[in-house]
Amino acid sequence: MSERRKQFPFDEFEPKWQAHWETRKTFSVPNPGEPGFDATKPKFYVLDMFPYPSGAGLHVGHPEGYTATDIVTRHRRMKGDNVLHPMGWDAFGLPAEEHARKTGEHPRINTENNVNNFRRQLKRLGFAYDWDREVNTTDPAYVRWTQWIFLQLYHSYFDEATQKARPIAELEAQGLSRDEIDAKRLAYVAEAPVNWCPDLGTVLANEEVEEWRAKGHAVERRPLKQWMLRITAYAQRLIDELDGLDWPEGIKLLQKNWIGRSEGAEVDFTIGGEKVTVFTTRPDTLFGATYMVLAPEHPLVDRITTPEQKDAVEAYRRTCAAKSDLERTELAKEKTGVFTGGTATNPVNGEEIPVWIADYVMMSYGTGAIMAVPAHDERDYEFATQFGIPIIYVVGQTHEQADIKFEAVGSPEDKGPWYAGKFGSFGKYLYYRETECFSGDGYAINSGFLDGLPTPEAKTKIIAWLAENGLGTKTVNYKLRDWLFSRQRYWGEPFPIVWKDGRHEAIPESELPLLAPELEDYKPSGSPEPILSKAAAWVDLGNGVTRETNTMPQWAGSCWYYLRYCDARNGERFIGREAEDYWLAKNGKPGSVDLYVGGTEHAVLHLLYARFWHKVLFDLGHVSTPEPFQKLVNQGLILGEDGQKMSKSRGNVVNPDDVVDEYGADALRLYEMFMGPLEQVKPWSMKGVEGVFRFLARVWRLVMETNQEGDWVLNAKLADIEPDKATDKVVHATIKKVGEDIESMSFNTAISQMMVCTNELTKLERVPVSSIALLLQVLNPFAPHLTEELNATLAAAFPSLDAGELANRPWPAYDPAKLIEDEIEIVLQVNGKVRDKLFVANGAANEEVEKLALASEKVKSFIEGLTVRKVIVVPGRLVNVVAN
RNA sequence: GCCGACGUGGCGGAAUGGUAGACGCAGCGGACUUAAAAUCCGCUGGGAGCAAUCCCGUGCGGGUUCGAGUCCCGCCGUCGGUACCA
Repeated sequence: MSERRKQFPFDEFEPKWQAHWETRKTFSVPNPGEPGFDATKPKFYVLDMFPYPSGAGLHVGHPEGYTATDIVTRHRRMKGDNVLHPMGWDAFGLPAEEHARKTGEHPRINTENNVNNFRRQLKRLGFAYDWDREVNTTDPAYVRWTQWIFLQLYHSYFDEATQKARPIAELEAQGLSRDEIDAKRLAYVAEAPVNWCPDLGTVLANEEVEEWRAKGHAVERRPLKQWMLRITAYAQRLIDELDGLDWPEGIKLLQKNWIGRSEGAEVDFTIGGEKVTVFTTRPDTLFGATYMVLAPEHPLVDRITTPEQKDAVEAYRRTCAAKSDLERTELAKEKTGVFTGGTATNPVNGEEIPVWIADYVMMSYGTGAIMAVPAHDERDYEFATQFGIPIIYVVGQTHEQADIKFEAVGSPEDKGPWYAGKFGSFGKYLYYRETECFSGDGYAINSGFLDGLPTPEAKTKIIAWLAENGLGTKTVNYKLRDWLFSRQRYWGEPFPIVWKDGRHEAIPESELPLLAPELEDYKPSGSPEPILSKAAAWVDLGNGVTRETNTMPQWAGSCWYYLRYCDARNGERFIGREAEDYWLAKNGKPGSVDLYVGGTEHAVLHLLYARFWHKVLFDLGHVSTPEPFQKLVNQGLILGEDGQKMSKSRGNVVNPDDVVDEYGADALRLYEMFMGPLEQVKPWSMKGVEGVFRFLARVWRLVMETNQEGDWVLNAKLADIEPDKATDKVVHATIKKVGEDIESMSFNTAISQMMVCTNELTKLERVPVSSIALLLQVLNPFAPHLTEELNATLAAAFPSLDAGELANRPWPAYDPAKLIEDEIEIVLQVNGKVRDKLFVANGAANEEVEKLALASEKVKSFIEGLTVRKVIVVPGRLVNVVAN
């Protein structure tokens, strides 16, 4: 930038203060038991979602949340809290490995470079992190504890009775067999259909498939042996325990929907003597089941398929097997399916209904089999109409419909809305012409002993009946699946597991961390064999013992990093007892971290996984709260100047380094906060950056001016005088508003108030230095460099001022007496429209104000000829004269 | 389709049910300057009027209220998430 535009020397004082904070360790906070720790101070834990250090470096989205938490951190410190505010790196991940594959360079090198770049960029922004607590998920000292936590999961099971994780040792004591125990572990091995990507040489999570496909990699479906984590055991607690958290309602809902609890019943049908259980949320519609559908992968399909249908069924199953879950749903414009030739017996009426297979039924949900009720389920309706399967109405929409008597309706040829028809070998049913498909609650019809009952009661009654007859039970189902926890990558935590005689076994804790071996090359083999299996010497331990060659997903490290920050250098435990007790448990709330800020993209998975791990650690007594994050705030996306999402291809990416070069870190910080509400999506504007830059320049010029030689010298207008009443008022109003706005995280309005204050001070002929010092104090959390610099200059020139750093001073108290106005402007309305304004003494009696209002010429002219019905006086605000 | 968020000047955005548009950007006018930049001061929702002033105005249509951007009901639109979950 040109010298001319540099209105204050931020390029000189910003690095100076950053170095000052770093050498003095201004923002390092001691742990209990360490020198300087003050146990009388309340703790406050402010956490940012740590970044994945990509090669592209920081983008302007990062400093948005980071600045918000930085302001909160600095404010809480001034308010007297011990504030824990750390930063670290989520450094495992596929891009580093892809880089290694292309260059042959170890991913560690690439990762280290990226981390150094990220750290440099963050330090340039003057954030008040305690860098002594920095963590890196790829650090062996960190990997050690990630693996240790995995072993806690491996060595635990979920006890249904207490709804808590318990040590496996208890099952061993009960004499359970090895197979029984392995079937109960929270970390277990299962054969699961996965998304295999040959190019990358790894399986992908469902949510990753789209991303890599778009980049031109093929992804196919394969059954593979995988490590799974039993998160489903915690489904109910993951729903229930959201209640005590200060999270946006939308995010809570998102999690609840993801877990997807649904109440219903499992009902046993029979197919040729063979029992087939279906799950339904509408057991009350059992009389309306006109066919059954099995998932194509259902184990019973082979046995029930008749010879005539065998070819068709086989062909259909083959096409389904090739498709991923995604494709199955994408291509689902039209329903497909094949009749098996078999029939099932409906337990409630003995009716024989055809059994189909169709890919709209998933093996992985419920029992993989459904009873189809086309009259009351959209999907079944679509399928039934397509394949000409009968539709029976068993739920009337109104009570009147439920009362319609069979004898009163005509035959299908009649014109009325209802008619009677026959279905199957059984009796006659009422048909309703005007309803295509009704999936709401209503009243049971055509349903024998349920007839006339409202849906909820019909459900209760049929479930009781099924239970009595041993034909079914009430059940709860969750959409949530167990967490597929293994990847075939190199750049992730190896599992601390060995295999012997086909069985897995944990390695001793003393052998942790188990690090991945160096490899000759990082090219995937093309087979689903994990990359680590190339390291034959590492894998083969002799005596038929081999290492597990899968690695953990990137989520693993981010599941517990907030715990490690509390005691980042502890070599004995993942977190020391004392540190845990102080930083995580001392707020009297279920959640540990007091404020967690990050993007919505992690609203479901990261937050759900971390909550799950935390609960396991809680159950096992390793942490003392049931939830990791008490308050959650999602910052909104920052769009490019064109209002589009920032992307390289659009060329609308803003690089924070460039902004800092041109306007300084304080201006970048301030602009990010001034753009609008934190949670909102908002477009970037360089003009807007210039606007806040000009504001900072105005603050600078309150204190400094240039002399003849062009050097910065103290502003001659400065004076060690008592501020006048108006100045005092605006300064104290600013202290009040900025404090309140930081607490409600309304940073944009806090900045606007400081602008107002600055504009007022600028207008003064002689500016009281005490007022400026107060302004600098409240502006400090937002623009820490500029304010410290000016404060130091000011204090050097005026001995009456406190010479200490702003960062270490208490937040100033405002004086309410200074905010009180002598006179208040009152708005006079007639019938709700503003007609006049007048000044009255503060605290004037309502009667007095009313009298003045009615005496107003303007008011009089508007009520002329009308009768005054009512006069409303809002003290200190307005008078509304109602007249007609 | 379902779920969620949002809809206010030319733009970003302010407004415990009580003066709509704070603050900033852009624009216009003025001061300073040989000139420009920077800076400082003023104006700036639309319409009518010489003016005082008046009328209209927070996506659309209703409602509650003395009073609605704000609360309620019904629509429309934009963005985000999700999708055969029985």
